[in-house]
Amino acid sequence: MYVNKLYICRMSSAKLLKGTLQTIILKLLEDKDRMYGYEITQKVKELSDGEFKLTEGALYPTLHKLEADGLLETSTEMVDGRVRKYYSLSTDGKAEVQHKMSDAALFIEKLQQVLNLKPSIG
Amino acid sequence: MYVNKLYICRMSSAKLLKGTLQTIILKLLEDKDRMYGYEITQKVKELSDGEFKLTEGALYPTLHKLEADGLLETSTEMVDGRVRKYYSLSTDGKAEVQHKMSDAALFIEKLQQVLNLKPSIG
DNA sequence: TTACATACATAAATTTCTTATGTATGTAAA
DNA sequence: TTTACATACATAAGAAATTTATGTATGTAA
Repeated sequence: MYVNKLYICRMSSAKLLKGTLQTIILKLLEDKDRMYGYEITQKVKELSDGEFKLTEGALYPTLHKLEADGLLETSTEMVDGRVRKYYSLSTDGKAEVQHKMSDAALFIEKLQQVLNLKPSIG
Repeated sequence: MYVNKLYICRMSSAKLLKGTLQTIILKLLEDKDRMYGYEITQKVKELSDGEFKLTEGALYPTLHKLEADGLLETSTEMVDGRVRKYYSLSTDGKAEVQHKMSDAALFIEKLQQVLNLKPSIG
């Protein structure tokens, strides 16, 4: 019988991830230049101390959309008998990541204000 | 001719608001105890320096859902010839706001880690 | 040969939001 | 006096982003 091997973990903070996935992907590719899908899921898990777990149903359609929008470029390689699709920022993608990061920084600051979550030592 | 008088402003940071609206509403009601819908829209605008603008299409269905879920209680009043529907936290709502605030704090911290947006002076 | 990890992908359903529409009253300006 | 704007509620169609489920395929360790 078929069994899906990628366990999905439902976490409270993961529910809040909405709207930030494109930004996360673009930012990781700004830092690393060339990554493939599965690698991105592992990197997000690592950087978030296991709090964010990207599901494939969210990741792959988002990668495809970013590519369709001209922000990402791809190249496919065969590594150890498995296919890997590598993604990189296009010129447009490099510009867009700056905008999205500004938006994210502003969003976080204002959300902290609204929720009164500003670090006590400002 | 009918004209909608509540202007909707599309902002970049507002697009990231997804998933945090329930938390914001519950937190404001923890701080103030009794608020009506329009008042909440104005408070969010004020606290976010105009960056977050709640649209009615998001606000009212969310308030109704929180009430249906037993987290909010309501009472209606007539003030200056206009109807106001006041919302307060129920007992369950008071407990839930603690959870949602913990989730939000964790989410913000981990998002800052993933995006490398941690304040430079930690 | 079972379990788990790596690696891609699609699709139905759900949630959450935007956009548009609607009703109604109060007030200030032209 | 009627236009514009603010206050105050509400619903609904559609879009967007996600979850959940399903599927294929290879590699490796128990």
